[in-house]
Amino acid sequence: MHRMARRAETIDLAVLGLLHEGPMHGYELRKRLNLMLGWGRVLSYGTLYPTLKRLLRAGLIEESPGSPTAVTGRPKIVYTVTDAGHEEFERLMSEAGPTAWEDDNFDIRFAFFSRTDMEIRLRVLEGRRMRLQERLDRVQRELSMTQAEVDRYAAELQRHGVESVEREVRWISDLIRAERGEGDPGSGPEPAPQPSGPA
Amino acid sequence: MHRMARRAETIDLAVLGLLHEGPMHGYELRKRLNLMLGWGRVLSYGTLYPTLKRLLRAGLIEESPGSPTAVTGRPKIVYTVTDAGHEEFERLMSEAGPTAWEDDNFDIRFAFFSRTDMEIRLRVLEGRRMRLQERLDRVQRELSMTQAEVDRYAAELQRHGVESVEREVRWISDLIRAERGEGDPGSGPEPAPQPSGPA
DNA sequence: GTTAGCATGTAAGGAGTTACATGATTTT
DNA sequence: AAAATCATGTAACTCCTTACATGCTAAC
Repeated sequence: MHRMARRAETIDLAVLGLLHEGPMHGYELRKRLNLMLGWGRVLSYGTLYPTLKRLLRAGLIEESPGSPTAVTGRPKIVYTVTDAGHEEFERLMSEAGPTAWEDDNFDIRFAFFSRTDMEIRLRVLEGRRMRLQERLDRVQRELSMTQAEVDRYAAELQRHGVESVEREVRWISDLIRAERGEGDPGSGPEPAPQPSGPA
Repeated sequence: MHRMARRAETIDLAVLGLLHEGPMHGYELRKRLNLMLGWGRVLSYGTLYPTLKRLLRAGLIEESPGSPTAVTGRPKIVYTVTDAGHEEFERLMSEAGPTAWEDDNFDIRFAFFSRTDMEIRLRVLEGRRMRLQERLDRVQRELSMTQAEVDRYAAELQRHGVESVEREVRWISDLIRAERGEGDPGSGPEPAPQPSGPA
C-alpha cells in the first residue's frame, strides 16, 4: 500500500506513444518530447536515458542496433515498442488515477487521442472537465467565505484564474460535443477525414 | 558558479509576503499559502516547517511564543517578519532571475503587487510579456518548420495552447496599460478607490 | 582543422511529497 | 468521551535537473 502509481508514468506514456510512429533513438526522442511537452520545461538526458533503460528492463521496448556503420563503442541504439509496451500504452491511456496524476497527464494523453477509441477519449475528456469544475467550485466557495478585505491585485489574479479555467471547461465541452456528434462540427477541430494509416 | 538562485525562493517570497499582513503560525500560513498558490498543488508540512526553520536561521523571520495558554511541550509558535526579512522580500520581488525562475514566481509576485511600487510592477509585467511572446515565436517557428503530417489532436492541442498564451499576453498588456495610465481604466481591473486598510 | 551538433551515458544534489509520530483543543 | 481539526515536526523516498564525461560526424 506504499507504492501507488508513480508519476514517472508520464514519460513512459510519452515515450511509448512516440515509438508507435516508428523506431527512434534517445536523442531524437528527446527532441520530439520537448516539442510535445512544449510550453516550458525540457526533458533532460538524466531523465530520458535511465527511463529508456527501465522500459527496456521491463520489456516494454526493445533495442536494435542501428546501421552497421556504428562499429565503435556505443552504436546508435534504436528503440522499438514491444507488444507488452503497446499494452502498457493502452493501460496508461485509459487508466483512472488520482486527480493530480490525471491532470498531469491530460495533455500527453490528448496528444495521443488518435491512437485510442472514442470511449477512452470521452472518458478522459469528461474526467478532465469534472475536475476543472470541481476546482472552480472549490475556489468560488472559498472566495465567498473569505469576506476579509481582498487585495486589489490578488483579486484580479483570482478573477483571471477563474476565467481561464472557465474557458478551459468550454474548450473541453466543445471537444466532447465534437466527439459525440462526429459529423456536426460546429466550431470544433477540423473533420480530417483520413483514418490515420498505421506507421 | 555552481549555486545559482535556488528555486525554493518561491516559498520564501510567499511566506515573507504573507507575514507582512501580521504574525502567523505555520498551520495558518499553510492554509493561506494553499489558497494563494491555489490552482492545484498544496504545500506540505514537510516543506513548510523546514522552510520556516531556514528563514529563522537566516534571520528573516522571528518566532515569538504565542499566548501563555501553551505551557506544554510545543507552544503555538507565531512568526513575524524582521527588517532583514522585509529587505529580502523586496529583493525577491524585484530580482531578475533566469526565465524559468521568473515564470515560476510570476503569480506570487503579482499577488503582492500592492506592496511594491509601480516601477517594479511594470518591470515584472513587461518581463513576463516578453517571455510569453518569445515562447510564442519559438513554437510558431517550430510549427512552420515541421511540415510532417501533424496529427489532428496534437494540432488542436497546439492551437489551444497558442490561443491561451496569446490571451495571457493580452491580459498582461491590459495590466501594463492600466499601470501606466492610472485613471484611464478602459477594460482593466476595477479602479478600487479604497486604499486598502492595513490589517 | 576546428567548431557545432549528434549521440549516450553517470553522479550528485535540490526540491518537495508521503507517511509517520505526537499531542492539544474544539466540537459533537 | 469520541471525533474532528488544530498544530508541529521528522525520515524516507521520488522525481528530476545540472554538471560532468565521452566520442562520433557533418559543416565551415
